[in-house]
Amino acid sequence: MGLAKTEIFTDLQNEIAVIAKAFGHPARVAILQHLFKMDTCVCGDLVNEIGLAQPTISQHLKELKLLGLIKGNVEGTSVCYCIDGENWTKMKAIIMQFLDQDISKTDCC
Amino acid sequence: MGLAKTEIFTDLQNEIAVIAKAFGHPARVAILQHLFKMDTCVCGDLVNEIGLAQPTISQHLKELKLLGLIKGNVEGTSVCYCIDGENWTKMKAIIMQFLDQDISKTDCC
DNA sequence: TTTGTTTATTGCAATATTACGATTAATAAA
DNA sequence: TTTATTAATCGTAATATTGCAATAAACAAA
Repeated sequence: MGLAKTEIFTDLQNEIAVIAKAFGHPARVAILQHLFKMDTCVCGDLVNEIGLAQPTISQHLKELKLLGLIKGNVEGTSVCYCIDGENWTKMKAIIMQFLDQDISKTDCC
Repeated sequence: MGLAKTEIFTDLQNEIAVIAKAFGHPARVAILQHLFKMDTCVCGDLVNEIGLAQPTISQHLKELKLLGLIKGNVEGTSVCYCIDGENWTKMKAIIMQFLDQDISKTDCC
């Protein structure tokens, strides 16, 4: 039905999924990479860097902000975005822990 | 339009997004966790463990298999799934590298 | 105030995803 | 062969996502 049955999963499972979903679109990956690469905070030139229309970028930024991965700061008419270091570290840890499970056992298939 | 403009992004950006998308649903997270937890390969009891219908689980398994994260082995009437260790390690590395960018700079927002 | 610049929001179309009932396919067992 | 068991596939409904044109909102500068 296009709607995930979140209630049958653990909080952690849902949390991992929500975070992963944020990384699940190349535009958002590109935005995050760009915010990392730049020393200074980039603002709306993301629209120029990435080849998507301004409303589309704005929408992706909104999602990332809502999740807490980035922060936005109004500076005059433009908005300066950057990684939210604290939250990034937290979410990184959650994903890393999930990815870092042991596969010591020899493949059984 | 519901369709990502993959052609304007780098291969790596698209790759990260595709892998992350696989983790972007709690059912697939649960399946992977279960396959890791079990010493032996679990098969269709994933349907019982997770509270989703058999066709739904089968569909999620298909996605994970298509991406290469898991392997399936027919054993009589049932199918035995397990993590594809080699691919898992590869994809883990890709995601880890993406997550592990430095946020040494003080927040600018 | 008017004008320009930048970003957010709205509304909508196209496509994707999720979920499952019904069915099929494949194999094992009787 | 018939029957049971298990998993895949098909078809479909409901919802989500992506993208953008048009517009609005917010602010700076003239």
